[in-house]
Amino acid sequence: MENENKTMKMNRLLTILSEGEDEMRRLSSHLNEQLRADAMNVQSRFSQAIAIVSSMEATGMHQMPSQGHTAASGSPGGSFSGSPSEGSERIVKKRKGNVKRTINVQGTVPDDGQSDTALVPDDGFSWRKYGQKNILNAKYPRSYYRCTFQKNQNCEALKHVQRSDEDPTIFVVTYQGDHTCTQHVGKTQSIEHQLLIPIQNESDEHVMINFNNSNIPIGTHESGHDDQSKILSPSFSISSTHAGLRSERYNVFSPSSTSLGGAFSSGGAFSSGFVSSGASDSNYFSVFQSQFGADFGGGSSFHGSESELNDVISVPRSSISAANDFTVEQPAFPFDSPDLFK
DNA sequence: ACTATTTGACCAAA
DNA sequence: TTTGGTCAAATAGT
Repeated sequence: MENENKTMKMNRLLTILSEGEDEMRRLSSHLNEQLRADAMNVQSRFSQAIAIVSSMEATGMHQMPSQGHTAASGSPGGSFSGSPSEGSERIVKKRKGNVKRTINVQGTVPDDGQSDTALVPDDGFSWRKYGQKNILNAKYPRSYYRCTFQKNQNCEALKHVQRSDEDPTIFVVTYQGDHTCTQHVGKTQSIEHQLLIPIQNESDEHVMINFNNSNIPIGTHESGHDDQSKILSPSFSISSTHAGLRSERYNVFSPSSTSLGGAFSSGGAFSSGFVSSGASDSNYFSVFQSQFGADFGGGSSFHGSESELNDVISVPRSSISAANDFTVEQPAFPFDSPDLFK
């Protein structure tokens, strides 16, 4: 129907944008520092566009009930299923569409043994830790965070971070709920939305897809410092989920920036997570498309929200290194006044 | 003073 | 009962 057609257009659009984004990245690796910044800026724009389009897809897919909430400042597309928040007590069975998104991020090398999860690259939001738990069979504890503005703005976003057992440089970050707060009300924002690209799932246990053939141009060896020593393996792995949860798998391409780039959600961002990366684009796109085709085209573009479905997304963002490289100037952003609202 | 983190206790779901 | 998730008092940091 029209829906299908729309999907296809979306898909096409995404492909184009992705190509643009990718091309820009490739280009930027051949430019001098000055121009590269600009190129990456453009690239970031692509990423943002991609994010927006994808979030549209994602939103439509999940059919989130846009239940009015406490006068959420008009956040774009913020269609978070408001939780009843009945009684401020705890309880609150989160039984409704309890969507979880998981991504793997590559933290800055752990060096010493057991450091916290402080090594995890910043995702652009401010979080407050509220708990830590040892998980069965896991070497490292899991840390729980909630949005700093939960109090102020009833923002219900949560996340927890857990270090991977095998590869301690990988952190598995699971997000739950969307931000309804007004963080980053700056210009180039776009964060907020992560791309949800459904991935066919069949088997139950670990699904791990690895793209290692990527000789990503990212690392722009220039100011060549030993910082790079940690760039290693820009792998693209999709993994996840423990038993029990029959979960759908998604790919997430978070356009959000990382620590260094910081506020500069465009500059140093490098569309983290948006792997693609030169050589492997063929891989990337094929996955990309087949996913969409499989899931949306099938007409049953309607899973979700009906019960405790968990969406598990993963994608390592391995591009941190890029930021490392040239992001020297840390732009300070003005929009950092949380007092704007009381 | 304030806010953030740590950490054992508590609770609900499995 | 066990386990994952959250609370909240104590503690640390500003």
